[in-house]
Amino acid sequence: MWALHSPHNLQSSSTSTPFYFPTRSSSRPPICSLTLNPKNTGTNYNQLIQSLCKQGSLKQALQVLPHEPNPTQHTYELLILSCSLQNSLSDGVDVHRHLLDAGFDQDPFLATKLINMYSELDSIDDAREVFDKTRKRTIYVWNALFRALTLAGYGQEVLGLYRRMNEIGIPSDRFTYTYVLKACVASECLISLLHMGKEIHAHILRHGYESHVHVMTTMVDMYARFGCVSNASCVFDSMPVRNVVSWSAMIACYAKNGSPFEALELFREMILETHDSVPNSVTMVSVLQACSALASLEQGKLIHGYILRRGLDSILPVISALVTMYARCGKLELGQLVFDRMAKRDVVSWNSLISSYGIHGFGKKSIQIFLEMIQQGLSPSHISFVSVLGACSHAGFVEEGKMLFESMVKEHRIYPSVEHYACMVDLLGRANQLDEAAKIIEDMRIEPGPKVWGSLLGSCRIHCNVELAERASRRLFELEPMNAGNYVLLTDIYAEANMWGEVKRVKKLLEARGLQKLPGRSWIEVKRKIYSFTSVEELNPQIEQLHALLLKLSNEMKEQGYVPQTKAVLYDLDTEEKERIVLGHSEKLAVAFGLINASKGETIRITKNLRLCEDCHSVTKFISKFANREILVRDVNRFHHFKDGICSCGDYW
DNA sequence: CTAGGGTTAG
Repeated sequence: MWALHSPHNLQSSSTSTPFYFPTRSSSRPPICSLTLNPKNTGTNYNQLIQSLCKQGSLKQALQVLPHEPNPTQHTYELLILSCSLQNSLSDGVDVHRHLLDAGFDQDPFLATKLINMYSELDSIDDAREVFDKTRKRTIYVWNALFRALTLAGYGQEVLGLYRRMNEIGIPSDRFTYTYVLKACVASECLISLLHMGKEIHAHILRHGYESHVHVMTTMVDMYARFGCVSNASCVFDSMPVRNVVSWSAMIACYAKNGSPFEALELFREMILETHDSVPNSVTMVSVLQACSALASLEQGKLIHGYILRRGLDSILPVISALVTMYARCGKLELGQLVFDRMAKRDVVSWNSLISSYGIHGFGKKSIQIFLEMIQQGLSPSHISFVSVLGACSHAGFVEEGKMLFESMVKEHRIYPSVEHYACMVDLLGRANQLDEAAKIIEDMRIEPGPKVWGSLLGSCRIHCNVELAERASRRLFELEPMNAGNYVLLTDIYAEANMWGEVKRVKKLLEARGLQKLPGRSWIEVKRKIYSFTSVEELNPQIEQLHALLLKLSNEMKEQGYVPQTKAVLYDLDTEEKERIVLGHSEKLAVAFGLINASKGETIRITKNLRLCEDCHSVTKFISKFANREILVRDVNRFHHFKDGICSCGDYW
């Protein structure tokens, strides 16, 4: 068992001042005592205060402040900025009070600065109050509040104020537009604000901002975050002026919304067709994500080469994305190698490695790296926990997962969010402790939300628990009625329980909402080319050959006791028909294609857009032995490494 | 006072 306490935390609690903190007051000469002379009544202290602020000596500046009878606007401005930089809310409140007494309470310039300061010091109520009390609101004051509220996640409030602003007749400027566009996606509420985004889109065009790069790039990003890929690309195409940021935003949009091919294509276009927009590290991170999504090792290596040539290989986010890319393309060792060569690492780089081992099913290694990170003196982030708990889940480490979950609050003062609860529900649910998983949800101190219920429903499918699945899906249909996956999971469960009437009912519900099941698809990369398979398309010229090979293999397997598992078929058909359907699954076609076309001894690498079905799993195990081939399959959740008739997941997935 | 990015769960 691993020790889950953190030596780092013990250390930092024993010393009151962290050693890395610069000791500003003691190392600087006491300027103030030299210059400050209370008897000298005619002195103008404004300049002294200002220079102290610029040096970062806020405390001393505050000591001088009472001696200045007429502080100027500029003096207050620097004091306010200094409070932000020093991260001191109490000093900020002092300065604020002082400025009110000095008669600057209606100064819109200082109001803007104060709002920015409170926003940076996470005191949004104070920011709001400044706004409310300022009668003469310039566009700067409005924008400052919009910015503050957007950063704090109060997008809806911004949009309400924006409406009011329009009613009063205050014209927006380019800054206003970027903030309100961001506000549409910076909202915690469950209802989509896409319609507002579209409305603002219209305002922007009406007011002639269609060639403003910042505004239009924000718009691309807004649509991207709503998953509206075609809207985003329309906006992008319409932009008369583009720069690196615009290109990066569009590439990121494709990479994050299931269009990795388009992302790579746009990257190619960027390199070939533009002169002033040269890809930078941010661009490359998204391009690497696209390679990860495609599981295209060859593409990934080419991009890695480009990164090296462009000298972007020492930038932390790029390296972390590289680690992830290699791991997700099935080359965990290369990911580890990239990590080992890093000169400097941060939490994110460690998280990349933790999750990499997790998706490959190496739970123990993942926990080990997690602990090593802590030992090196880094504090785990909430994502570290999502990653390591996910790793426990894949490996079936229930006890370890529980301990880590408990250590979150106890040792690291990180309060579990929905993501962590979703991991725990998944961990317990998969391990067939469904009641305990349900209990976790009941005991949650925050609103469960779709991720948590989704985890429960997923586990219910694995263990075919109709009752609990009905409970979970009832909530899910309310929370995210347009997510087809939930309906499909429920029909799967009903089908397995032979409740065909119910299967029909849920399918109708799915159709009534205009949704459809995501068709299963598998990809394989052979000699730098990617081939895609579904069970219905017959585009591949070798398709007959593939079906024949699978039939032959299936018969040989049957002789050795294989019984096709047809649970995944959602139609009430006879056994023979079901067997035929299962044998045509896209993954088997891809495996067969690999057997025929990949060079001898080469590992067959397949990527799938869904979870592996049980029959494909057992057939692939058999083939790995029969054909003496290593087969690596990445399904939506994790890797399966088939070798000599066994799978790295230990049949637990 | 403006825009894009790293690690995650089913």
